[in-house]
Amino acid sequence: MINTAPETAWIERFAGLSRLSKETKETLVSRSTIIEAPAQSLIFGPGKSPENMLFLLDGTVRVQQVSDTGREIVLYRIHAGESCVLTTACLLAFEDYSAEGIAETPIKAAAVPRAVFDDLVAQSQSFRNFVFAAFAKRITGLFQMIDEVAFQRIDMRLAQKLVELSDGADTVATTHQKLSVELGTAREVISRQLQEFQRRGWINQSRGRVDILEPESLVRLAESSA
Amino acid sequence: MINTAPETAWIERFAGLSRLSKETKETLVSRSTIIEAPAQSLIFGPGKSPENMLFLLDGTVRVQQVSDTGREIVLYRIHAGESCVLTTACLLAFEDYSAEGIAETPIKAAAVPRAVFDDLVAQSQSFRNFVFAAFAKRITGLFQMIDEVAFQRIDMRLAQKLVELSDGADTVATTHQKLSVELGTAREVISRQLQEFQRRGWINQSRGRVDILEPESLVRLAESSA
DNA sequence: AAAGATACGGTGACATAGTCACCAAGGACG
DNA sequence: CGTCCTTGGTGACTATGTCACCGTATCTTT
Repeated sequence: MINTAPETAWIERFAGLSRLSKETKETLVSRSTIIEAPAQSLIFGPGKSPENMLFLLDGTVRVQQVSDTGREIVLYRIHAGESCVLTTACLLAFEDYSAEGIAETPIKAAAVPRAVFDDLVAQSQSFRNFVFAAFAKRITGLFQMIDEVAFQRIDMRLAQKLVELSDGADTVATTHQKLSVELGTAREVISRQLQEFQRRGWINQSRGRVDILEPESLVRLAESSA
Repeated sequence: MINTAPETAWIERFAGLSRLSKETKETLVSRSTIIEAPAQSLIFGPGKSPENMLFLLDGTVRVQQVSDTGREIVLYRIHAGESCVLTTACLLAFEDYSAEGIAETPIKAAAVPRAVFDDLVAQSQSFRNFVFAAFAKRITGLFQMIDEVAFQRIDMRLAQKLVELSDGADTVATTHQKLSVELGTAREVISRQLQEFQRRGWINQSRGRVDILEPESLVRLAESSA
C-alpha cells in the first residue's frame, strides 16, 4: 500500500459520520492516513492482520471465506462510504480467522489506528452509533445469508445474484466459477442453472458474460417463494 | 418477567468484566435490574424488541432463525456468564430482524438500560474491550457456521452436535426434530443418519433419547474431513 | 505464426441431501 | 377405553453436489 498526502474532505462521504462534532471530525482526519492498494490485493486474511480500521473511500473490498474443503463463499462486500470496523475488530480480537478481504478494484481508504478508534468511541456518541450501526448491519446480513445458504433454492439465489450484479444493466461480466463462489456452490451447478435460464429465453450466455434478456422473469423468480 | 431485589455479586461471574474499575462496576450494578424469566419464554423476537442489554446470570438462551419457508436453524446460544450485546445492539438498531431468543431453562439476567450501556462504553476502556470481544466472538462463530452449513457433510455435523450436546455424558435427551433444527436440516435426514449410526453400533435410539455407545467413533467422524 | 498452457464451460454418472405423502407406535388425557 | 398428539419410520422422488473427463477459446511464449 502507498501512503499519500493527507486529505480532509473524505468524512463528508460517510453519511453516518456527518453528525460528528467538528472536533471529532478533526481528530479523525488529522490522525488517519490515506492509503491506496491495487485491485486484487489482499487487504487482510489468514496471516495478515490489519493494524488499522479502514474507512473505504473508493472501490470495493470483497470479504470471503475459504473452507478447508477448498470451496469458497463470498460473505459480503465493503463499498465506498462504508467502514470495515466489524471485520477489523474481529480480526484484532482473534487471530484464528479464516476470512479474507480482497480489493475488487483499486481502492483508497482512510486508515485509523486502533488507539484513535478507541478514543473516538469513548468521546463521541455519534461515532458510537456509527460503529454499532455498522456492526448491526453486518450481523443482520449474516443472519440473512445463513438463511439463504441453508434454506433457499439455488435457482432463486442465482436469479437474485444476477439481478444484483447486473444492477440494471443488461449484461453481467463474470464467469460460472465466480458465480459459484458468490453463492457457495459448485461451478457445474451454476452452468446447469444458467443453461436452464437460457433455455427459457431469460438470458444469453457467452464466454465470461451473461446477457440478461428478461430481467422481469429473473426478478419474479428471485422474489418467488421468498 | 419478574423484577427481584438488587444483587451485587453478579459482576464477578463475568470473566470479561473483572478488569473494570470499581466505579464502573458500581455503576453497572446500581443501574441495572435483575430479571427472571421461565423456561421456554421468548426473550426477544419479531415484534418483541428488548429494551435492555442483558447479562445472563443463570440459564441459557437459544437464538434461532425462522425462515419464511417455515424451517428453522439454531444460530447460537448465550450461556450464563455471557452477554447478549450483539443481538441486542442489532435489534435496537434494526427493527426488521428475523431471529428470536428463547429461554431454554429458567433464566436470571442483569438488565442494563441502553443509556447506561452507552455511558459505560464511553467511560471504560475495559468495558469496550468486553463488548468488542463479545461481538468478535459472535462474528467468527457466524462465519464458522456459514462454512458448516454451506460445505460440511451432514453426518459429520450431526456427529459433532451429538458430541457437543452429550458433553461427556452417555446420553442425549432430544428428539430428531430438535436435532434437525440444530443443524438446519430436515427431520427425515436426521432419522436416517441416526439409523446409520445405530447400524454401526455407535449409538442406541429410544423415543426422545440417543444413547452414545462409542463416543470415540463419533468424535473421529466429527473431526474427519474437517 | 505455431505451440503450448490455461481458463472456461459442457456433460454423464453417481452420491448426498431435502421434499412429500404417508404410516405406525407411544404416551397423555378425557 | 378411545382420541389426540408427538415421535419416528419409510418409499419415491427431486434438487444439489461430486467426480472425471472433454472440447474450445484465449493468452503466452517462442
